[in-house]
Amino acid sequence: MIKILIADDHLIVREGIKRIIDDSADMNVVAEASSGLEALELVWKNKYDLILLDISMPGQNGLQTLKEIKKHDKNVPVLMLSMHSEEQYAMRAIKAGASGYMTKDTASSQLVKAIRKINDGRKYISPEVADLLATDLYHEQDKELHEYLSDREFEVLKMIAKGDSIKIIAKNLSISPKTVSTYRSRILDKLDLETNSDIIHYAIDYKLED
Amino acid sequence: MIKILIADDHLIVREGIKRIIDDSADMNVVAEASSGLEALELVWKNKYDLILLDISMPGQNGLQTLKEIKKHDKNVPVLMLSMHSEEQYAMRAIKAGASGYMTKDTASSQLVKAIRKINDGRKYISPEVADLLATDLYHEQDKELHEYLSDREFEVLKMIAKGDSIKIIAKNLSISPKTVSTYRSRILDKLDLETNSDIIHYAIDYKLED
DNA sequence: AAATTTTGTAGGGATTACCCCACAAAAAAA
DNA sequence: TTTTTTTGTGGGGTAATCCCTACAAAATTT
Repeated sequence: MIKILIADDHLIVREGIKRIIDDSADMNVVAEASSGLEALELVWKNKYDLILLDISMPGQNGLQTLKEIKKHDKNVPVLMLSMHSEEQYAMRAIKAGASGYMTKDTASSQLVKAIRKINDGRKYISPEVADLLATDLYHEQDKELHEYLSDREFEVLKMIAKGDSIKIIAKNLSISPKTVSTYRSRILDKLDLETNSDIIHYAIDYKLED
Repeated sequence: MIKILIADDHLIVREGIKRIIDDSADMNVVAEASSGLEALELVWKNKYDLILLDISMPGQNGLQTLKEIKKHDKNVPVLMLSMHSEEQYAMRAIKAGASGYMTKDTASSQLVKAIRKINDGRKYISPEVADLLATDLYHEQDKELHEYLSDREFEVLKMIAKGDSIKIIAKNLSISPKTVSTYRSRILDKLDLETNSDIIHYAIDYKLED
């Protein structure tokens, strides 16, 4: 019996996934978390065979949570879930040690298959993500500038592009506005830009918005 | 003999147009101005049969200059010239009393024809501009939000969209940053937006950039 | 012609954002 | 495994921006 922890901020999503999983005789959702922190606490206290982690959660986001989890136990398999096929995030998740990455519009049969595969110690890489990985490795030379951004910087980039103020971003990430400013500076630096307007145009050009 | 004043900040452009005009026996360039203010001063002192006015000049822009000229003498015919066929400006120029509007890539024969026609007290409206006028009148009801912006506001909108800071804009328009801020507020208000990012996206969506 | 709204302009004061600097933990390179 | 670079974090001080208010001139409406 594969014991699974689901972490997703939307109750309905959790419910849905739980049903899909519990319908399979060989697996069970034994715990749920509605935030990254909650998930972390659970992982600290208990042991799970597999963790289903939503990549976009408010506050402590999925990627960060993934890293924390891996820091605590680098062997738990983690399957990342996301709303859309955000290529950027898929790559980052895999690099941070996720065992798989799938979008929420995948068929439920795929989900259970992925879980079994991952539970066997293997990775579940969808054709699309496989493609990304291959392309990434092959093109390790000519990367786009924004691929050199750190996860945090990338996050801030998207928020600035969305029009969020430094203050708002700080609040959403629960860090100081000063820190956000620093990230902004680094983004400007790495992307060779000068103004927020440039950032917005960059994001539009490279389709970096959600 | 039609006595013409040319106002354009680019010497070469002035030279070129001057030649085209002077090649026609019935017209002559009798004065040149390299800025809006200079043009104004000339108009105050002397009398011309027709004024060729470039719409985009630094500082005192063409539209503003046009208005000033019309304030001094509402009968001088003014033919506006522009680099691109900026629909927005064409409309505004005509409404401000210009006798015609043409882009700089029009054939020289068209230019002299336009001048003759305008000198006869008529208007020179190219098919494209005619189209704009008609459409504008017909759709007087469902105007786009940005068409309610004042000229100044529209100018500031474009500069913000371009990424210019309040300070830079103020310097370019030779007004106080406070004033620019006011315009910005009014733009936000009229377009029902909230951030500069929104403005940029709006400008992109409605192709308001140069 | 009188009343009202829009436009161009800016000051005051509070709030934000920006830039330079710092520093420890983590990651990468040597 | 040292050494170096990157990353996540934020303080201090200054400069820029924002919001509210104001006001005369111009344009519009009544």
